[in-house]
Amino acid sequence: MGRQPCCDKVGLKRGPWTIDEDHKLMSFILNNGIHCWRTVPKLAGLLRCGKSCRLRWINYLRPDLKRGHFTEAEEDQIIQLHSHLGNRWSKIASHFPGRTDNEIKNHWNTRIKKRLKLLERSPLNHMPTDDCKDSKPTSEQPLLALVEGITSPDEEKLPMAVESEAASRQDPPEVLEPRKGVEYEYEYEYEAELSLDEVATDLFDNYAALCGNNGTLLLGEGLLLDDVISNHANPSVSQGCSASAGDSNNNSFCKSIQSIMDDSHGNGNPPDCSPQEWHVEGCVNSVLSWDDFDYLEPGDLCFF
DNA sequence: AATGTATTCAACCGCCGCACA
DNA sequence: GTGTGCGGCGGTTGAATACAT
Repeated sequence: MGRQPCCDKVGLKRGPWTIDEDHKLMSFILNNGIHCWRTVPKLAGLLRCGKSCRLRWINYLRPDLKRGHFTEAEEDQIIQLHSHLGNRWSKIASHFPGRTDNEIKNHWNTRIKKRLKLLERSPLNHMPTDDCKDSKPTSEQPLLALVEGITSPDEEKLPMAVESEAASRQDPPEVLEPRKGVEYEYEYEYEAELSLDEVATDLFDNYAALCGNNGTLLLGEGLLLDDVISNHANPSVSQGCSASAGDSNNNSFCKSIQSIMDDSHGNGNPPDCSPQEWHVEGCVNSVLSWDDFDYLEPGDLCFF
């Protein structure tokens, strides 16, 4: 025998929630907490199934929800994470406190897909639509992966070349101007008219702007790309992380994921410092969570 | 003002992995 | 070991709204 059924759907209300229902559900959960969704509607006096109550709470009533439009920075981060995680909306949402997977999924389907289309990138794999014919991966990096060094699990990691090239760029990039006489609501609308190289350059510069400095990208707490590049030639220089990775190798510039795991606890667990303090090779201005370790290979390198 | 079309997003559906009996 | 329910997830729908003609 299994458990009792969650609910027989006969006589249960469906469709949009009323204010009264919202009030009942919210006050019940705030007073009693959530123990079993199956019992929530009964105890709260609602003619809804537990699943519906759960959805309403998670997507709409939760007090810690962040309402309002997505910023361009948030959109960029969603695109970046999507290139990394695919349609795993709950994983993506976990990077945005207060945002729900449903909200991000909706935003992706209604807005970001169009944005990628304008950039002539496939929403499925972020590849140029001409090359990928909508789904087939090629050896070319996704656009944002190209800029930031993030790759999907099955793809090759980018070498240091991306960062080195950016760091060694002497002249500031030419400012990209919209065409005269054309009205653009968003910056990426005119970006879509540019070549891919120009778009990549522009996005790269946007990230620099986000970091609040002039073309030098931050790589974590107090760690500048220029420093990283120069220190790469001098591995003895200590970096900006307070990682408790353990031994005297703490001062080295980069280590393999495997050695980090070994050094930290010897049990394969992530080290004791916060995820923000760790950066995968080739990853520019990206915060990793421990979930991202799933996608790392023992040979991959970490800055710290 | 009326009608048609496009867009948004809350809510539902169905599947899956896990836990329970 | 097996069947069943629960919670969670991603895909999809359709009502409400905005915009265009």
